[in-house]
Order: sequence, then C-alpha cells, then structure tokens
Amino acid sequence: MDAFYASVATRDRPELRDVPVIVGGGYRGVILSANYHARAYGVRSGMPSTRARRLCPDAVRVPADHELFGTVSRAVVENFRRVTPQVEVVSLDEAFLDVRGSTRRLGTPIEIAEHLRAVIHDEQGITCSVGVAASISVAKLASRRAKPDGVVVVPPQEITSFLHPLDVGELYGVGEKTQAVLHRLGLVTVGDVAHTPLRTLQRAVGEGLGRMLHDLAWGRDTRAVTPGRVSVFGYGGDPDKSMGAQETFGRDIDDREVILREVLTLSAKVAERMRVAGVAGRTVSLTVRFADFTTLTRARTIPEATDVTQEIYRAAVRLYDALGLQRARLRLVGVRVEGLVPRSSVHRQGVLGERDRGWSEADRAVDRATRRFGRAAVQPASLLDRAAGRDEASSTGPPGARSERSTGEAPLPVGTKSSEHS
DNA sequence: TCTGGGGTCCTAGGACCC
DNA sequence: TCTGGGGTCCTAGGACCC
Repeated sequence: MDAFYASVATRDRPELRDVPVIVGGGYRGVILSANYHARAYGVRSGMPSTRARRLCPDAVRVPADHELFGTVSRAVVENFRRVTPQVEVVSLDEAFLDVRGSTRRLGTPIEIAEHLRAVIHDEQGITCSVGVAASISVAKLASRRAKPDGVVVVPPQEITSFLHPLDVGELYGVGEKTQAVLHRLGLVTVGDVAHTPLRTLQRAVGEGLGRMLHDLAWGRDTRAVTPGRVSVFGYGGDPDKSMGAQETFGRDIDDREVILREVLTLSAKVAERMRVAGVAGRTVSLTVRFADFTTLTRARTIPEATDVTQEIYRAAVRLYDALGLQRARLRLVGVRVEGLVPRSSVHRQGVLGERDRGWSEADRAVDRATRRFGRAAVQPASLLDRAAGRDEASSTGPPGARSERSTGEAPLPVGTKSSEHS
C-alpha cells in the first residue's frame, strides 16, 4: 500500500487530500506515516515527530487508528487470497504473491497487478503499487520503484540492469551502519557490490550478510513465497520466539520505585500475552536505555519456563538490581521473555514448600476478570494509585493528587478496585 | 522537545561436555 | 609437559526490518 496509515487515516476526509498529513508520533515519539504531500518536505515514516514538525510545520496531525488499519489490511489480504493462496503477508501493508498458478485463470502478472490495484482502490479507497519479478527481492525493489500508485515489471533478462544502478542502501539487510561500511569501501551502487569479491565483502560486513548481499546484488534469490511464515497481527504465522514490551518514559526517570512499577506493568503485559498465546519462556531479559540513549540489556535464564507475571517480574528486578544503577536517569525500560515453547510442553517441577495453587492460578483468575470487566478490574496493588492518576489526568480530577507509597519493595499483592471480584 | 515499539537474526566469547 | 575438535547453552551487543 502507498503511505498506508496516512491513506487509511484520511480516506474519509476529503479536506485532507491535498494537504500534508502526518500520522501518529506524539511527545517523544516517531511518526508512523506521512502522506506524499508531507513527504515532499522530507518527512518519512519513523522520523522523530519533532523533526517532522520542523520540516513541515503546517502538516495536519492525525492520530493512529490501529483497529481501522487492521480492518483495511485484512480486507486487502482477502483480495490477495482471491488471486492465489500463495500469499506471504509481511506486514499490515505489504505482501508477496506467487501468481504462477493464477495466470491461466486471471491473465498475465501485469494484468493481475492492475486488477488488484483497481479492486483495492474501489473497495478500500486507497492506492497501492506492485512490483512484478521472478524473485521476492527484485519484486520488492520494483514495487518501491513503482510508488506511488504504479506497477513496475522487471523481466528476468533485465534483472541486473535494473539492480545495478540502485543505491546499496536499497538492498534488504543494508541499513545505516552497513551502508556506511560499504561506502567506506567505495561501494555505492548495487553493481559495485556485485563486482566486489565475495571474500572482501564478507570481511567487511560479516560472513552471512556478505554472502546475502552478493547474492542479492546478482538477483540470486530462490526463497519461495511462504504463506503464514511471518507472524503479523491477525494473520497467524509461525509461533513467536520471544515476546516483549518496552516503554519510553514521558521524561527521564531515576527513581527505582517508579522504574520498578513500570517493570511490573511491562512484565504483566508480556505475561498476559504469553498466556493468551499459550506459551512459556525461560529467559527473561531487561533493557534499560539511559538519558544519553546508550542501551544495556541483561538476561537471565531460569530453570523452568514460565508465563507467570510474578516470576518474570522477579527475574527482571534481579537483573535491574544487578546493574547497580546509582540513580542513573532512564529514558526507557523493557522486559522480554525469550525461548518460548508451548505451555503444554512445560511440566512444572513441584518445589518443596511451594503452594500448589499459586501465582499461576492467580494470573488466570486475573485474566478472566480483566476479560470480563476490563483492564482496570484487577491489578497489582502497587499499580493501583498510578492507574487512578491516569484516570484523573484523562478526566476531571487534579493530576497531582497521588497518595504516598510505602516502600520500593515487592509490589506483590494483587489488589482489586471493587470489593466484588477478588 | 532527537531518536517508538514489536520483533528476528548474527556474531563472539566463555563455560562445559564428550 | 602445554593444549584438538565438535557441539550446546548462555549472555551481550548490534544491526536490521516493518
């Protein structure tokens, strides 16, 4: 899709059609998308909103509506699947289709491309661009070339003449850092990479990446379109290998108590998603980012896989304390659980002295309650007054009204907002 | 008002085992 | 009497993608 989030966010607002529009990206954030009017000013997805604002002060800001994005995305993917079941969904706004099996029924790949573009335009009111080629990587580059609202076909005999003039940064796997390394070697175009000895390339960027770039630069890409490979929200895909959550604070924080409350919030969020997905994991990792943006991660593997909020939280707190931060100002904190396996494959070892009904059962009760009564229904007690603070901020109460908290220790008890459900 | 949040994969070193 | 080779697991950091 072309400027997907921006297109969807403005499709029912004709008054925004001819003005620069920026989607998402509030305080301390990055923008999600920008329409082509805004891009003309140099605004790009992923750009800090402050910078976008500087580049294009007149842009209209539109909030992200993820539910709507998902709905439109699913409708578009349905259109793809009517062409072929061989659809690999890469993200909400991008997919690969292997149409070899569809040409007899639907015509040439170009005809299929134009058909899809027309249907998506008519049904969803947004435009998209299509690259047609004999491999995934070339099709992807061709689609980029086709934007906005176009089709680019790269026939097999034109692959190298299409690829070689492109900037190395266009290649999959070449980001800012790798591009700088290649530029230092005097490699600016894809053709330069293609004509560099493999070993030289591998010395510069590593064995695996060097091999991949050399292949891609010659259009060698035999990977098949694989339906359901990537896990995109709502499309299934392979099981996740890790799940995590992180949060950038509104302002940098040096207070252990505040930081650990966030760690608990994140642990609960991750654990709940794990329980919904039916997975458990053994390695808990904690990420902290300091005010100067330097970032540390620490990981600890526990004896048995868990999906229990308190166990993840306890491991994360140990990692945090082991850092020995002396009131360093943190910009971000994150919790991730890795090495996920199906929960059904985990058999818990009974521990002497441990209650056989414990936090795991409590978590499940909390899950049931929040499903029925909403997220605020049951929370760790240590998070309750903060939740109240949020309510105040969003409604009428004084934002500063917060009660004193006792200690930084163990926000263990599960509290309830209403006495009815415990 | 500089730099989100969700992920994956690779590399490299050390511990440990056979 | 001075140090092999292969494998796995764990940790930390980094790069990248959407």
